[in-house]
Amino acid sequence: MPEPARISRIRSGRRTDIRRENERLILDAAEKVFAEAGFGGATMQLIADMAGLPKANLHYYFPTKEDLYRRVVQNIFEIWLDAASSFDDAAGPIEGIGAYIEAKMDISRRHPHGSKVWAAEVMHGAPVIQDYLETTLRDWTDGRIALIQRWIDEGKMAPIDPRHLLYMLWATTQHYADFGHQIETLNAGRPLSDAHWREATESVKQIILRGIGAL
Amino acid sequence: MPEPARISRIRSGRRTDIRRENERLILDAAEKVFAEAGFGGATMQLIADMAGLPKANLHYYFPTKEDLYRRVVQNIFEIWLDAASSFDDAAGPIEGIGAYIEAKMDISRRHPHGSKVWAAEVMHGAPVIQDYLETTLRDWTDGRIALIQRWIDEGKMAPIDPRHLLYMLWATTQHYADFGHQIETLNAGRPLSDAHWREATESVKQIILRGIGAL
DNA sequence: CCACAACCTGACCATACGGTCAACGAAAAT
DNA sequence: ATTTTCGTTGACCGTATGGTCAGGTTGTGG
Repeated sequence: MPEPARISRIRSGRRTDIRRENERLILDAAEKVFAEAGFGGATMQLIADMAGLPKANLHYYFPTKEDLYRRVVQNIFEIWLDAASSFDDAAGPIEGIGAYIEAKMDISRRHPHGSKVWAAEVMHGAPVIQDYLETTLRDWTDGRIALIQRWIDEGKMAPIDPRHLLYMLWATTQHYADFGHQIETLNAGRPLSDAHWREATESVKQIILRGIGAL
Repeated sequence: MPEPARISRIRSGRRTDIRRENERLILDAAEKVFAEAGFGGATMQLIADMAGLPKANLHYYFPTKEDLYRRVVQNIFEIWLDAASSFDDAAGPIEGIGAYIEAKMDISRRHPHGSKVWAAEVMHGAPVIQDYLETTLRDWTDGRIALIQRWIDEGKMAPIDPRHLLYMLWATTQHYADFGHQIETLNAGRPLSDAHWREATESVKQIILRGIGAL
C-alpha cells in the first residue's frame, strides 16, 4: 500500500513549474508501474497513489491511459537514441562499440523500468511505436550498419554481419535491465554492486570486441 | 474477430483424450494471447475464442486465470531446460556452447510465444516462478558455471567470467524471439527466412566462440 | 479588485472482466 | 436399465477500472 508521497512542493507558484513538476511526478510513477505490471496490469489508481496525486488529476494532465503510456515509451526511446552518439565519433570499433556498450550498460542500470516498458511494447507487437521502428530506428540502424561495414572494409575488424552484431549489442546490454530480477536472484538475491556492474560491462566488452576480431 | 476454430473433434470418445485435447487447445491459445497481450491484457474470453471453446469451459479445466498462466509458464520452463542437455555431453566449449546456441536459437524460432511469456514473467519480478529461479535455475546455472570454469582451467578457452557468458547466451538467443517483431520490422517487415536464421545462428556462434577464445 | 484561466478533486457512471452456477447431455460403470 | 461421473454451456453476478464532470481553489493579468 503506497503512502501519499507528495514531497514538499516548496514555494514555487509559477504555473509552468507546477505543470512540469506534476508531469514529471506522474511520468516517473507511470514508468515504474507500467514496467512492473505491464500496460494491462497497470491501473491509473496505482500510478496516482505512487505519484501522490488524486486519480482525477492524472486525467487532467494525460487524458487517457494510452496517452500516458505513449509518453513513457517515447521518453525511453529518446534516452536510448542519445546513447547512439557514442557510436559515431569514433575512429574504430574498439572505441565506438566499446563506448556504445558502456553507454547502454549505464542506461540499463539507471533506467531499468524504461527498458522493460520498451521491451514489453516491442514484444506486444509495438502497437504504439511501430512508426518509430519503421522510420527513426530503421534509419539509425542503416547508418550504423554502413559504419560497421566501413570498419570491416578497412580491416579494423573481422567480416561479421553488422546487423546481427547490433542485435547482439542490444540484447546483451538490455538483458541486464529487462532480466535484472533473474540476475539478482542468481546473485544470492542481492542487487549488483558497482564492482559487479564494472565486471559485467568489461566481460561484455571483452567477449564482443574479441569476438569481432577488433582486439 | 476470431471465428469458431473447433477443428473436427474426430471420433475419439475416450474421456482422457477429450481432456488432453482440450487442455492442449486451451494452453496453445493461452500461450499466444498471454504473449501478445501480457497477463493483464489477456482476457479469458479472447483465449476461449482462439481455442474455439466457450469461456465457461476454460474454467472447467483451469479454475482461474492464474492457474492457466502458471501452466503456460511451466511448459516453457521445461522446454527451456531440455535445451540444457546439449551443454553437458560435450568435450569443450566449441561443441558445448555451440550446440547450446543452436538449441536455443531453435527454441526462439519454434516457441516465440513461450519465450515472450517467460520474459514478461521475469520482467514483472517473477511472481509465479520465483521458486523455480531459486532452485532449479540456480542449480543449473551453478553446474554450468563449474563446467565452464573447468574448460578455462584446462586452457580450452580464455578466462571469461562464466556467469556473464551465460547471461550473454541467454540474452542473445532469446532476443530473436522476444524482439522478433523489431527484427522483422528491420528486415523490411518480413519474417526471417531459413537462410536468415542460419546466418543469425552462425553469427552468434562465431562472435561468442571467438570472443571467449575458443576458436 | 476583478475577471479569467489554470489547476484540483470527490463523487459518480458505464463497461468489461473473472468467475459462478444450475441445468443438461453423453458416456461409463454397475 | 439405472446410476454416476465427466464434460458442456448460456445466463448471471460482483467488482474493479478507465474515464467524466461539476464545483471548487489558486494564482495571474489587467
